[in-house]
Amino acid sequence: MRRKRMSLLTSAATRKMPLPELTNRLRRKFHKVTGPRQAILQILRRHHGPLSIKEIQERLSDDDCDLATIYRSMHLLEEMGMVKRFHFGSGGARFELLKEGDDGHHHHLVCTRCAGVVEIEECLLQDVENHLARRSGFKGVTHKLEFFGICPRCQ
Amino acid sequence: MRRKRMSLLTSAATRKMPLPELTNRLRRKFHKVTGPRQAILQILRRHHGPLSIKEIQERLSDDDCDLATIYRSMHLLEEMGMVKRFHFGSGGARFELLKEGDDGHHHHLVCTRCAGVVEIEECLLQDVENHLARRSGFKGVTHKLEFFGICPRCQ
DNA sequence: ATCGCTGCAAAAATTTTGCAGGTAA
DNA sequence: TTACCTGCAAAATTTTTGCAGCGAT
Repeated sequence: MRRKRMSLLTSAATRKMPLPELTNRLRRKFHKVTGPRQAILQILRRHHGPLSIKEIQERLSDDDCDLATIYRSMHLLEEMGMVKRFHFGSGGARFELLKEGDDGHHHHLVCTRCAGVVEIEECLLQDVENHLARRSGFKGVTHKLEFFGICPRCQ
Repeated sequence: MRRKRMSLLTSAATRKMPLPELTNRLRRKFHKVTGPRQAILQILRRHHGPLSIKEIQERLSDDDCDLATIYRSMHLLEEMGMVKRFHFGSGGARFELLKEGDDGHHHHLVCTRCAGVVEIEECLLQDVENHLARRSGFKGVTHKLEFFGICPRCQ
């Protein structure tokens, strides 16, 4: 997963998991497959890149579910390891579906105009983490890295 | 500033600017040097690492100034380029004093237990930015990078 | 003396929680 | 049937704003 040659990842590779695969993950952990949860998973599944709570709400057909339910669902999905929470500077958290077994460690190139996202597959910072840990005495060093810029369409 | 050999920066190198130097920067731009602003600058000046709004408030002697004034001051100082705003995942923004002329581009190694911070002077990602820009067509590519771990004292 | 700054209070924005009723399994 | 889930409303957070009066220059 790490130490790869630089490459950008297309959306198809990580998204478009079938819905039943997702709901089965719920069932396996004895959570219920309800309307709101299916609707939210559909939205995450179909969208490329992390979505904010508001963006999810806007995409739900007129009040498929309550805002509180979205928050509760995102907490559940995060705790189950089905989504990963990101923070792109200011604004609330954003959530992105994770494939089963994926720890979600990857980075984004985010357009500061339209919030469009390109995913970056590889992570080059393993060596840097090790070096930092050695030099600073910290244990369990991890990192968060996001790139920002203006995408071709917005230029 | 960039492309340096890896090194950790001690606090002394970036903080401890004399207070008059800071207030003069306000005066030069025709802002007033008031009690709250001096108190806030003192706190930022004396503390190593970015502080949250709440941490600033706690350090102010019993209601040296109103919470709204802290928010307004941080906006002003940020707009003037005197502080830089950071986001370490969840929780509110954090602010760190900047030397005159410093664009504030640097990273941190943050202890997830005590929130202690080690600054990381160099930035290794210039090449990565260039590569990403070329490959993705994005312009003006920048990045945010923070490291997390458990510091020696908290282990 | 002037205009900017401040405290206070209210509002706005975001996230969490309690509770009674509904629903998946 | 039963435990979990949901909507609704209220509360808790965090940040912003309006306004009248004070204070740095």
